[in-house]
Amino acid sequence: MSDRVTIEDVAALARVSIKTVSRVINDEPNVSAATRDKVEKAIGRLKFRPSRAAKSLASRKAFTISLLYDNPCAHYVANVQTGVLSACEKHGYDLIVHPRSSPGYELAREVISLYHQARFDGVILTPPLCDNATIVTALADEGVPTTLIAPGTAAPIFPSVVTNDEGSSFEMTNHLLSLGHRRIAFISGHPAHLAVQQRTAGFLRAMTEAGIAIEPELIATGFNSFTCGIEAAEKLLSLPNKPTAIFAANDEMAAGVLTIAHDHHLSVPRDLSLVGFDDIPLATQLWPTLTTVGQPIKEMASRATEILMEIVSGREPHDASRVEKIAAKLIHRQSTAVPLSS
Amino acid sequence: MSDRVTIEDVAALARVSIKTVSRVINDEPNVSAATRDKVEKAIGRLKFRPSRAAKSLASRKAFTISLLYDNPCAHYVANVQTGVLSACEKHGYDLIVHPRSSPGYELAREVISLYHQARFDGVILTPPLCDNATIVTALADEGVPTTLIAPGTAAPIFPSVVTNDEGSSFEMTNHLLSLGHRRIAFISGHPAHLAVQQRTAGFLRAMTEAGIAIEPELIATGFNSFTCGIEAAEKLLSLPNKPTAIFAANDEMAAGVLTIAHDHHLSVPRDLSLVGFDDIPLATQLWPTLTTVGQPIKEMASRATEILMEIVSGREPHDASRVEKIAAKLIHRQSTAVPLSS
DNA sequence: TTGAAAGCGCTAACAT
DNA sequence: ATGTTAGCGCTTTCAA
Repeated sequence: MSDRVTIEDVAALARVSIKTVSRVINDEPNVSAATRDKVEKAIGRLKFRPSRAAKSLASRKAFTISLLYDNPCAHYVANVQTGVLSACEKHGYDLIVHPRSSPGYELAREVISLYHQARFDGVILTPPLCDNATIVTALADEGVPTTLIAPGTAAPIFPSVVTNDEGSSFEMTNHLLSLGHRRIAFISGHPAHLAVQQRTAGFLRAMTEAGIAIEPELIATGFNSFTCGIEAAEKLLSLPNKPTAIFAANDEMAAGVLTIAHDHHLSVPRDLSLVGFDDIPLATQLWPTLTTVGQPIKEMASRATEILMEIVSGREPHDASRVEKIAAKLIHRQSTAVPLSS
Repeated sequence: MSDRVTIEDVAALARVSIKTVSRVINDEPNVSAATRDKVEKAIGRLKFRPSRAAKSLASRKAFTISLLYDNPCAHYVANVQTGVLSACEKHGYDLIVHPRSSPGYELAREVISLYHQARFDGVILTPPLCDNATIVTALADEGVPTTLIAPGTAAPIFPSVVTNDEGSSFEMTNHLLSLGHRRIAFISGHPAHLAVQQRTAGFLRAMTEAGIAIEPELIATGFNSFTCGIEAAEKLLSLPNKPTAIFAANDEMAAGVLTIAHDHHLSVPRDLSLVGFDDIPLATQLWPTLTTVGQPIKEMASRATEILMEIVSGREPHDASRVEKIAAKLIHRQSTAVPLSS
């Protein structure tokens, strides 16, 4: 690059001090309109762009946040990134990404080392890392500003943004009940994703409140993968008394169920209603398209980012107990209908 | 954070000058083993981590690169990010991500502005942005160090890493021919993805070399999406003289074909062989699993990153004509078999 | 092989 | 409302 235009060049051209230029570029008060105008003209004429490194060094802030994740689902990560970035860009922050699959203690060391190099000001954690005690406590001990997206625990030690997994699962179950289903099977999700576990809780609560006894044979355990959906469906659809509806704790498992339903010559939704959770792109690519719960991932991510920036910029007192909730919503598609027998 | 440990603290403890400490942390020559050892001990004792901002300001490098993309496929992006990051981490670089959907000229302005703030040292471009003339020439004009992943043009103006789309498409077609297929349909991909277009070229060459006349009714045009696969398959499988094999230019379209094949009560691979291209996760989630071409995306991304870092660190003279090729490979799964009629 | 001094380009703290 | 002065914590340059 050609020789850098500095704040001094601008100050000289505008015939003001560098401090005044600094005030203008940072939108600080106490600058007269006339002066501000002069300075802005000079900036435009010289195409001045303040150096990020100099600003960081002087202000002891990186203006960068780290997104730390260990999530195999590309779609989820992409949505989180989009949400985080939209907030970052609004405030002139950069995002650096840290996908990590190292064991907890090592991951913690790595991240904390980067933090002490001042390569970022704070961290955003997504599931399942935000439920990893080793990492979370290590960050807390080192005083690394952190916010959590969708932690499973009700009382996280960092500010968090969650959705109502339990509540929307409850709603979805009620929807199936309202269609007339009584034998509803549930495929639960990965035990390490606490938020996913709450979906099971919502299902059970709805069934209980409807006065329907939970039959253990209708509850299958999955681990979030397509293959788990296949295995669970094989079992559920081979039952002498088959369910009329299956609720999978995520869409990927629901897709597995659909494959097996085809294989058993069951038409969805005529012979079997099927619902998932997450609204991944696959949900609209299946045939029939999948009724599911849409998670506000982008919104959650951008809120978590806003909160983090408030904390690192000192605008807001760090309130560990702060938990914001953003509602998920049911998305009705083709895979649900009234049961044949009813 | 507690008061920062600086290079001066280390120098004082080790009883050397700060320049010597600097030499040690940057692995520079001309430090005696004894001195190096002393310094390293002091660094360890104080847990010194050099400040990235100070280093950047003094050396006029950001030690950060930008990944610029506008690709709707989360899986592709995730693989690219993984590859880029593996190279970044090896060299202590950070990665900032810039997904962008703005029009070309605006995108170019944004990126160049960030570059002039020294927020990164160089850019990596992925398809389809690497084929966007507005952006590519703007970066070239501003002298922004850039490398390209999988550009479609044969003579890109930046160093590039490509795979052999034409060649592996040729190979895959030959594989179908060797199974005995003669009526092979092809669903071409998005015209804006030049690399994808070369897959069509490979198919045509293989057919021609096999002495089989290309029947226009067997060539469908798609735009890479699942829906396009559905539409193309509807047409191809309604033909009076149906193809015995379909080669889709990407896996998503192949998945669409599979849906329609089921719908037409055609068993794959018994009644129809089906192959895709890309090896996306979906390829193993379909039933039957999909024979396809595996793209070395991660490797391409990490090579592109290595080349970029060589350029920005001045280790390597910038050679615009440099094009590295990494081979893709056929992945044989369940969706291919010898044709019934043969 | 080692060190001293002079920046890098900003912001912070304190005048005025 | 505006300016002055000191750094921020490194690397670079040049000297020893």
